[in-house]
Amino acid sequence: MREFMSITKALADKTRVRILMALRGGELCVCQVTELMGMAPSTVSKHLAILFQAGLVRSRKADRWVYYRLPDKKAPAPVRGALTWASKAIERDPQIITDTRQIKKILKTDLSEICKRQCKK
Amino acid sequence: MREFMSITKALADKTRVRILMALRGGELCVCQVTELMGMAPSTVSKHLAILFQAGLVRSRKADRWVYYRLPDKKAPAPVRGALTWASKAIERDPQIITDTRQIKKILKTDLSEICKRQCKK
DNA sequence: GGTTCATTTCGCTATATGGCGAAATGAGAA
DNA sequence: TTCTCATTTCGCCATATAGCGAAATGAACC
Repeated sequence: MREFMSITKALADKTRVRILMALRGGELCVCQVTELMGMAPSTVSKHLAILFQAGLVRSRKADRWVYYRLPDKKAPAPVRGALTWASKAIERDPQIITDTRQIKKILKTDLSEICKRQCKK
Repeated sequence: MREFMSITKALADKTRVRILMALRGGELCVCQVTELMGMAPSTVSKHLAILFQAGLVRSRKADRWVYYRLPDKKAPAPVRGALTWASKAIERDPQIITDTRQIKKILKTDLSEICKRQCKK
């Protein structure tokens, strides 16, 4: 029950849902997510921590950046179920579509340039 | 997105999840849910209203009681998806199992007797 | 029409949560 | 080792939410 509630609480915030959907396109580092959300890095980091604790994302450190990604097929059934359900339910949402397009732009931009812009905040 | 978030927010509370699971056994009136949860009728009513607004339950009025039940197959896909996901994820939870057993006892008890006990609060 | 009573709404308090900026962290670069 | 800098943690504020009891609602019964 505790684990299940950590998932539902993690999903009960618009920003976190947007982050999960953005990660469908592949892993992103914190400053890339920050750029997409238009929020302070500390806020984004907190949201990612909540998603992580719920098991909805995984992370890896490379160079100076921390990358977050969706879990693989081996993730617990409740986690996989949540992600597939959420994805089907809102993949056609205007906000999600806009985010997806925006992510493509961000991925074309040099990473250190994005971090320079975001991490000063 | 708005509808989806109303579902996730509705699921982000332990009491509401327990109510949904309890309704898998069939419709229940407010005072029966109140008896199960051990909460004030006003609190239970509020939770049911939140579930209702999210489309996760339906209601019908009969005699002096209001019955709540899970929606049928015609419900929107996000709603059905949420219910099946949640059910599979926590149906084996000790709390849910206990609730299910308790509901059977409650259903054997005379309804007006339960209401007399609960609605005085 | 008035009464009864299950349910809902209202007003309130306590707690939880999202947001930011500043400071701390800690791994890689120099 | 010392410096740099992406990320995280901390402290704070504003808002949201769960809980209760009291009052309002409104349909059924007399």
